[in-house]
Amino acid sequence: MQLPTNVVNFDWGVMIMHENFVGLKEEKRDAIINAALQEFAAKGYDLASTNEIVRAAGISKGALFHYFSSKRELFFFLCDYVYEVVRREFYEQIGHCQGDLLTRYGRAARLKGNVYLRYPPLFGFVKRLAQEKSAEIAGELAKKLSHLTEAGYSHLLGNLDESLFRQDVPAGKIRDLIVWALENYGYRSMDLIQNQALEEIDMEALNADFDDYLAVLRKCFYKQ
Amino acid sequence: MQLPTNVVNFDWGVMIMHENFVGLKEEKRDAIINAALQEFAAKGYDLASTNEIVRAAGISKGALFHYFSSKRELFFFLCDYVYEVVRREFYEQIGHCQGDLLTRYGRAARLKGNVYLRYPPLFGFVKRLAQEKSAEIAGELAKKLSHLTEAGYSHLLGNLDESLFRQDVPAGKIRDLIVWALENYGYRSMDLIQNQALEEIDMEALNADFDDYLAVLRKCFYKQ
DNA sequence: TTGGAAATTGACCACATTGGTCGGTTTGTG
DNA sequence: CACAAACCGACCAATGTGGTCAATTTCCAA
Repeated sequence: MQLPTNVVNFDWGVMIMHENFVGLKEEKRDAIINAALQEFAAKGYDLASTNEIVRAAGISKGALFHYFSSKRELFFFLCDYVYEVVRREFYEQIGHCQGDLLTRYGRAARLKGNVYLRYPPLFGFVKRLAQEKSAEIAGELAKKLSHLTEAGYSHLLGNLDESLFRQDVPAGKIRDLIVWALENYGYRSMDLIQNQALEEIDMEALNADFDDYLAVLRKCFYKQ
Repeated sequence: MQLPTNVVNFDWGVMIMHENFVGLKEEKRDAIINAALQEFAAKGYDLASTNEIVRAAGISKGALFHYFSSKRELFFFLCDYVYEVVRREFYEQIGHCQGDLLTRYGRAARLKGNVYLRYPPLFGFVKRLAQEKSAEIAGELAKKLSHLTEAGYSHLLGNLDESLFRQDVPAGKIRDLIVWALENYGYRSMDLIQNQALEEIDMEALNADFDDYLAVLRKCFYKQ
């Protein structure tokens, strides 16, 4: 499987500071971003180690603190970066769908696959953000987090056409059950592929399998 | 909400060693067990701190290492203990149900509530076990873990009566979707109540809400 | 009341890791 | 060649680690 070439051609204008970092070659930047995402996702803010990040990224300690003035600044840079990636490559395009829940999920899965190929630890990082309890960053994180979750809910669940749902059970409960099942499906897919090399991931097969489940959900939860 | 009095009247005969620990008063034992479960669940084996465990349990460092000879031994004791609790108070009684999937889940939810009241961090600990990656304990953990998951699958999903499922979609996919949705429901419920004091948890309301979702699943996934 | 054993304490150990610094070296470029 | 920016990694004080142990408290039988 080849890397998507059109994903995340990033507009650095929105990101203030980090001048030293933005000039880096894309390859090196991504290595650092992924190493940091991975470490924060695995251990949370407090226990994440900058030593481990530089080791995994293949750079020196001095370089990291040349790009970012502190662990804290690196962390919040990642939050902003992730938000931009998700917003531009994900939510924005789902929003244009404006369809029913399952149609949106089908489209979302494709986009998610593309983002995953470039930033494998990104969704794990986002998942962990929601559970982050570090007191050191609690205040500022709460603001960033509300951004992310608001965007997520409004684009995935906002302005939803629920008229296609079967009418003999509450639409809200159908929506909940679908979201819960598919969220879990997503986590399990990530677990399955996280030990594979990117090239040997058969994204088409994954998407086809996902579509099968979508079809079942459509048959059972939608009007016939 | 009062604590259940009949839950986990533990048969210590199956647990070898830890002589100093089994003689403790139940209250103190539970405090240590819960503090340790909580810490391992939150940070995983490697990063879990014995200092934090003794602090949360309200005992001295020396006491902990008087009961358990090492962090490792404490961890594996917890694995065995949790396995016994889950097996006796949970799987064994679900097994007696021998019904369809949703009926089993309904019964399981009640039992789960009882165990949660006595050992709030227990399910979080089990969830974390499945993701534990510490090399220090990998070998022995793998064995214990297969015990747990085998028991879980055989009692929750083994010998399942799938004849009640609707026949126009594959039974396996229905089973998957139900399990995924309800597993996610369980995690969300735990998140919701983890900040509440035990006394102010309205277990009946939680169960009633859960039953509502079970009813929706039955209507949509079962024969009518 | 007393004596000895068991339970419990917390200061302490050697060692590892932490986020971050800084003097020096390499690299890219005009 | 020169100069600046990029980069390195040994180093720092501070904190935390799993685990120990001499001293103290608690307990109960005699």
